[in-house]
Order: sequence, then structure tokens, then C-alpha cells
Amino acid sequence: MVTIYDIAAKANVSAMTVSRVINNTGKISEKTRTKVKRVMEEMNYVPNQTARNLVLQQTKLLFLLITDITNPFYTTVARGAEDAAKKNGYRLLFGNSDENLEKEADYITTILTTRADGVLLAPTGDPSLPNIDTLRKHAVPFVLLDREVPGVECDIVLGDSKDGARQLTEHLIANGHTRIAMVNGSSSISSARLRLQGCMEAIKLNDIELAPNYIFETSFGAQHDLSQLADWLKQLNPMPTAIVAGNNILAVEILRLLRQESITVPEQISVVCFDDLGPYSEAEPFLTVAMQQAYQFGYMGIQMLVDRIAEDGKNLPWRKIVLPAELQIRKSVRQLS
Amino acid sequence: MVTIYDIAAKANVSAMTVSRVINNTGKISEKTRTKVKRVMEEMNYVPNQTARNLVLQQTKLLFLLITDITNPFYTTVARGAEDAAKKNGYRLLFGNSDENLEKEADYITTILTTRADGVLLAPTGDPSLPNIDTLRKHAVPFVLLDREVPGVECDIVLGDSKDGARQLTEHLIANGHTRIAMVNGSSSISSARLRLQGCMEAIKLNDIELAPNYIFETSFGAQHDLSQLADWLKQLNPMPTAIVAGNNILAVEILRLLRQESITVPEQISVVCFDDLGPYSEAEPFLTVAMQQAYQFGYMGIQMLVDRIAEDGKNLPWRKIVLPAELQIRKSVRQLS
DNA sequence: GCAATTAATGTTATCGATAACTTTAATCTA
DNA sequence: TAGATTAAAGTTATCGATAACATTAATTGC
Repeated sequence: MVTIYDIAAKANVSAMTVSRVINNTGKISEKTRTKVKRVMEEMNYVPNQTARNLVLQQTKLLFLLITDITNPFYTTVARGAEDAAKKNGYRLLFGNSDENLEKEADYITTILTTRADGVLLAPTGDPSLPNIDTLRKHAVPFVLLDREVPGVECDIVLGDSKDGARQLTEHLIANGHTRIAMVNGSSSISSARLRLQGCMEAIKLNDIELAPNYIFETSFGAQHDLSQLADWLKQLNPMPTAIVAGNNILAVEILRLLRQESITVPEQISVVCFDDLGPYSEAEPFLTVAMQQAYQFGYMGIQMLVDRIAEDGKNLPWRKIVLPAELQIRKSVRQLS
Repeated sequence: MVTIYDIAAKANVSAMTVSRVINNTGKISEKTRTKVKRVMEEMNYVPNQTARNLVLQQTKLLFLLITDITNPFYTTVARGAEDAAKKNGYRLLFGNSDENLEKEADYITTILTTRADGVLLAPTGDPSLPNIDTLRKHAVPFVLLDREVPGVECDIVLGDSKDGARQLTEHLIANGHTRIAMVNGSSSISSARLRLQGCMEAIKLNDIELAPNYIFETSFGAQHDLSQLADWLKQLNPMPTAIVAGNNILAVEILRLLRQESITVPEQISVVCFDDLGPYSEAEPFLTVAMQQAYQFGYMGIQMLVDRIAEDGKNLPWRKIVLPAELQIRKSVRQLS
């Protein structure tokens, strides 16, 4: 590989002069500048970022750790993050924790080792606290994504989970539904808790009664096995007329189960959920959802992270951005009577 | 940040001894090993990968450059790639060229600068040749993904595009279709060419005639604007009874257009395509597709790349893997009399 | 019991860049 | 025109690790 010294030798200048030309710093005569540039061209010189990182003590690398790479919500987040990173002169590394605390811990180690300049992190849930503490201990700037963690004061981008869930539920109620069930992610995840709260509030405000077993708690990730969900559904008596899914992935699983059981949507049961289903939903607009501004999650998250890195964490107060969710009415809710 | 020297000082040994403990090399007495390890624990030591990269002349970083991050095919590829990278002790950096040659060139520069050890590359098409030449010039090991580029001898993972397209078309013909149109990606992309060929072969073998204007060429990416596609469709006379889409994204766009025009699928027109639509297709199995082994694309691609890096490009012959596509019959094809 | 091994550790140079300081030559000022 | 200033370079040290070689102490063999 061609180094700065090879260029220096061929151009008959010192390495420092070459460095100055590359970085446009210091005073360089036009003559040597063009000469050095020509030699760099000739020799196909590419700066060694590794060496630069070492001396500059920064990598210009940010890390985005998401919990489910197959979820279009996170794919879109990634896009926004990528664009914002690029705009700010950073590159972006991705990781996927699969809603798994150990994988998350692994990635945190990777992040420390990689010496990324900062992390945009969707924690797996409240138990992520030790992992986040590791970041803090090593003074790695980070911004949380989508989920709050009790005990962690930091910059964060959230969706308005409570309000979104309330909207979904109100919509069901407005369509005459009163037997509303909910399939939700783990209660150790702040957004899952808020979605449940939003749902319950709407129900209470409308003087509806809800049996406790109408709420099923599982993981936000794809289910390997639908049998538990199936058992839960079968045991409900009377059957709910509508199900609120805590996110898009759970909605897909519910749809899959209902197909399997030959229960039609929305004729026999209505289904709504949080988060959209990606490009496919445009072609076959079916599910009624509370749509989140996924791209903005990523974009603003990275923006806050970059600001935090620039401020060196000194005087900038913690910032919290809450992005509203918007009800997108489609065809998965039946109008009752 | 704690360095190897801080550990050395506190443990009363040399930096080299610490390095040996970290890397489990050389001979170290059990006593000093445990002492050093304890000090590392105490001081929260994390090795500086940047420094290591510099001296070892490798980054243990691989780069995956895909052409569309919103396409579930590539998301799944990414998963396979991530798993394979991890298994081989590498980390993976992603990039998204958006089917755009300039963005691709940008990423190639990033890759050179990052000093990634290798690249798994889905080229935007035949015009990617100069970008690939840049990689070659700098001796960066790479493996191509999904698309061949004339003039480039290298390791490559492909899908059997021709056969897949043939299967799709034969399926349409078997269902009584004879007026078959195709919406395809750019003919500067090898897989698009092969898919067209496969389609044509099936048509010819069955003595069907096909007007040239039944073939519409566009980009494999999402269309900003459906009007061109709409114009093309309207001008067809007679209307086709079936459309073969060159990939999943195009199929979604076609479905979107047909909805907009109130043309029902499959009643008025049948639609099939290459590549599956991700998890949703399980919940709402609708489109008949030629399913590709996306995960394997990524997994085997990285595996080949790692082998190539290990062999230092010397004696290993170029390898070409062709993964079959499998017809997945669902509900978007109408049986004609 | 003493040279020859071997085990355990230390020293120095290096990777490729940049920061901080130094040197040389050219230009300016009174 | 001498001394001060500035422009345009060059030198040396450094970032944090590891490779290669050097050193010391302990153990072995005959």
C-alpha cells in the first residue's frame, strides 16, 4: 500500500508537507501543492484511516444498534441514521441485537473495541441498564432510541407510544368494538408499557371492562412458535372482536395465526398495530396502523448524537424528542353494528 | 482511556507481557497472567482496535454494499452476511448504493479509506466496472453478489435468474396465460438480462408470440413516479393477462399501480415476480414468486470472501455459486379457462 | 556441576499518520 | 541595511498496539 512517505519521497518533500496538502492545513506554495497532488494521483494514494484514527483519537464512526433488522421500522430508522451520519461526515456501523440482552452486551464490547465515536442504541429493555453503564463508564457518547431505561439520564428519541395506542383503541371503540384484546411486547420495555397504558386509558375512558386475560405479553420479535399465542386466543371466552398488536411484527404473527385458524380479518376479528409494514403496505394497504416517523427517529437520533459528541458532553442539557404517531386507517377493522 | 502501558505500570510488568496475556501468545507464568488480568479488570481495560489494526495491517472489518436497503431480499442477505462474518471473527459494515453509480463510487472510496479487509458487493450493473477496477487496483479482496459484471473475473454468488424466470413464466402458461408482459430492471444488469431471457425462452418454447412493447424496462429500485409505468400499461392493446415483475420491488409498484387504476389482481390481471416480500408474505400470502435463498447469498458470499482473504488471492481458483430459485405458488395468478 | 535448553520476561523498532516545535529562506520595515 | 516578520518547508515525538530480537533466570542432561 502506498503511504504518505512514498508520496513524500517521489515528490521530494517531507511527509509533513504531504499531510498538509491532504488536509489543507498550514502554508503550502501552489507549486508544491500541485506537485504533491499529481504524485498522489499517479500512485493512487489513499490515506490510511487507521493511522489517522490512532493519532486523532477519533474514528468518525458511529454505531447503530437496533433490536430487529427484519423489522421495516428499524430498516427505515437505519436509512435516516445513514443519511444523517453521512451529512455530518461520519460513517455508520450497524448491529442487530435480536431483542437479546447477551447479543447486546456483545455488541457493546465490539463498539468499545472499534472505538466508535458514538452510539445510537435501541435497548432491548430495562435490563439493558448494565450495558448502558458500560458505555457510560468508558465515556462513549450515546443516544437512546425508541425505549427509555429507568435510571438512565441521556439524549433520547421516542415515539408517542401512549397517544398512538390510545388512537388505535379509540378507533376500535368508535367502530363499535368493546371486547378488545392486546398482544404486547415485554413489560420490561418502556414503549410496551406505554402502549398498554394508552390502550387501557382509552378503554377506561369509554367505560369498557376488560378481563385481565385479554392481555398477552410476549416478545416484540418474531415468534418461533405460534402455539402459545394460539393457546391464549383459544382460551378467551368470549372471543375478542378486536386485537391491538404492540408492534408490526406481532401484528404479522397474529395475522399468520388467524389464517392458520381460519379466522378471517376483519370479518371475524379486527386487528390494528403500531408501526407500518414497509413498502408492501402500499401495494396491499390492509392493516390499520399507528404509523411512526421511523426515518426521523434515525435522522434526529444521529443528529443529537453528533451534537453531543461535538459538545464533549459538557454543557449541553439532555434532550428528549417525542415524535407523534399518526393513525393510518385501512381495512383491518370491521364496523360493528 | 486506559492503555496497555497503564496496565503494565500498575501490574509491574512490561507492555509486551500485557499484550501476551491479552492475545494468549508466548509463555506467561500463571501468576503474572492472573495478576495482569486482575489489573485489566480493575481498570476496565479495552484494547484499542485502532492501534492493533495499524500494526497488524488488517481491520477484521468486512463491508457489505447493497443496492437497496428497503428491499427485504437485501435485508435477509445482510442477516446471512452478518452471521457469517461473526462466525469468522469479522465485523460487518453496511452501505446502500440505492442503485446509483455515484453513491457506489463514494462507498468504494469509504471502503478504501476504512481499510476494510474485503467487500461483498452487489454492483449497480455493468457500468460498475470502473468502481470494481478501483478495488482491484488497491488489491482489496471482493466477492460479487447477485449480478455479474462483464470483464470481471472473481468469486461470485448468483441466483439462477434464467431458470427462475422460466419457472414463473411456465406457471403462467400452465394457467392458460398467453398475453404475458414483463416489467424488468435495467438491461445493464446481468440478472435482469437473464430474467428476460428465461421469460422469453419459456414463451418461445410454447409457441407464444410476444409484441416487443410488452416489455418495459425501468430500474429495480422503488419508482418515485408511477406515470411512465401507467402510460406503458395503458397503451398496450390488447391488455396482457399477466405480468412478470423482474423483482419484488417492481411487483409492489405494479400492484400499487393496478390498485390505483382499479384493476383487480388476479381477476383482471395476474402478477408474479422474483424474490419474496419478507415476513408479511407469511401473514398475507398473496404474490406468487420465485423465491431466492437470500440468507444463503449473504452467508456464502461472506464465506467465500473470508476464504479469499485467507488465501491471499494466490492459488484459489475463482468460485461461482449459483443458488436455485424456487417457485412459491400463492394467489396472484388466475387460472384462465 | 556446568554447558545447553527452555521458560519467562523485557527492549526496541514499527505500523502511517499528525501535532508541536524548529529551521531556512524570503520579504518587510524603519 | 540590519533586524524583525512571515512564508514554506522540515524534524521529532506521539498515538497504542505487536513483531522480532535480547535478556535473564530456572531447569535439564550427561
